[in-house]
Amino acid sequence: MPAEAKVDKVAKVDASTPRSDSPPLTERQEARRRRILHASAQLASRGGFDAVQMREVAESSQVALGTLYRYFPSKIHLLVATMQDQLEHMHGTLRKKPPAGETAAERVAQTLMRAFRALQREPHLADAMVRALTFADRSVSPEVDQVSRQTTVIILDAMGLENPTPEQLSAVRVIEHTWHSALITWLSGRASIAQVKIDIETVCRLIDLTDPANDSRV
Amino acid sequence: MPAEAKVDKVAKVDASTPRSDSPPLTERQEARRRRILHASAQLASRGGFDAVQMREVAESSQVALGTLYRYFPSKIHLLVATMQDQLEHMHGTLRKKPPAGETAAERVAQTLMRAFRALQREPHLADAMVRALTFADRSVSPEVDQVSRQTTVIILDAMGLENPTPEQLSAVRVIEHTWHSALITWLSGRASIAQVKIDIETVCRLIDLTDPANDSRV
DNA sequence: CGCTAATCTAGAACAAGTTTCAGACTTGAT
DNA sequence: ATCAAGTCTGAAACTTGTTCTAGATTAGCG
Repeated sequence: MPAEAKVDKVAKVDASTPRSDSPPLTERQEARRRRILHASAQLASRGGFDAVQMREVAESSQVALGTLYRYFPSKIHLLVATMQDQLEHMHGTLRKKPPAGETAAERVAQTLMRAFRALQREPHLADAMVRALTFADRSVSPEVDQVSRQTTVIILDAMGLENPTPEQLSAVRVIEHTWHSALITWLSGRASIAQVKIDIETVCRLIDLTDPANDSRV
Repeated sequence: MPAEAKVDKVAKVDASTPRSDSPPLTERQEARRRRILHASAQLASRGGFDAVQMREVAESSQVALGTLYRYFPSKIHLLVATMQDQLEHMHGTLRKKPPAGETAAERVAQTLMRAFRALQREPHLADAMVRALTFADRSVSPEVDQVSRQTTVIILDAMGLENPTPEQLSAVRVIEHTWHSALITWLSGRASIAQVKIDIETVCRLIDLTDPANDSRV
């Protein structure tokens, strides 16, 4: 007994973000996908990684378990997709108020701290997403990579660079490493918020170090 | 039908490393613990995180499942303990041939690359240990922290410092973050060995930046 | 030695992620 | 409007981490 049984004429509609390649989704499919992601985020916000139980997600989003698995082949895939989703929001939000620091390093640090504060508002959700991200194995690489690219864009945005040098890209990579790992230590209660702040500010100094403008190499 | 049924007179023997506090272990308990860790590492070496199945570990180490859980309250605890174990070896090995670089940054990078090469020899084992480490939740914090401290010691060793400044400690923290995260990207196939090398070298530049000797701040 | 508490064992039971399957529903094309 | 192919559903089954239990075994002590 299908819970939904109405029209769906045109099909092939694709909402905002064209989910990479793969066959485009029907309106109702897009809606299902959205319901699932919403349920996922909601459950995650409550109890973090463990609270996102596939059966519950399926139920909350009014979808059969098998269908859930057709959309997201594993819990990790689901949570990483949830992260992609949240990252888009975040990027939009961050864009609105560009960071005001003098140097690129300051602006990046400021941006990351802003993102960090957003995560602090939903620590459980952050837990679920970050744990999924670092636990992901090779089968999730494309999706994780996408998240990584998105993060890179955010950081480069904050730096305000058109065409960064390879050195600067390396610095950005290291910043991302630090960002992820620092989040984990915070989430697992091994580092304070203050400590995370220090770590971020510390690593951001690398940016100045690689800025062609002030070439004061060591 | 107990597989072991021999003597164990004296008890209270504690082998090499006094496992923190907690009641000291009997000889046979110490032996069990060792068998378990050995089985864990062995299974991990084969198939990584997934191949370390609690039932298999129990069987391989000739211990009942319940006993395994008494020694290590979860799979994550077990793998983190396995990592502690391996880290000790590693530290011992690294100690023998101190790095030869000119600057502290070079020495640290060299040491980490040496450790990295060791991990490359047992990529599956590395996978199991690193995934466990980053997936660990609050209940494993003490153990994870211990691993972190041990890593810090190794890095400070490589730097050759007696009393590092707070700034230098921050740099070391960031280096550890980068080290862990870079390992993860490598393990999940999202970064090449060369890329990891670059990231490590990049982050190690932070050390020079915080070296009171050459005070060429930006 | 003989006793009591702690530990260990085998095995069942439970929980949550994942897979599978038969049958109903949709879709896209004719 | 109709049909083949692809989707979705509900439910059961399977896997592996974790917990629980009753009954042996072992450790430490008087």
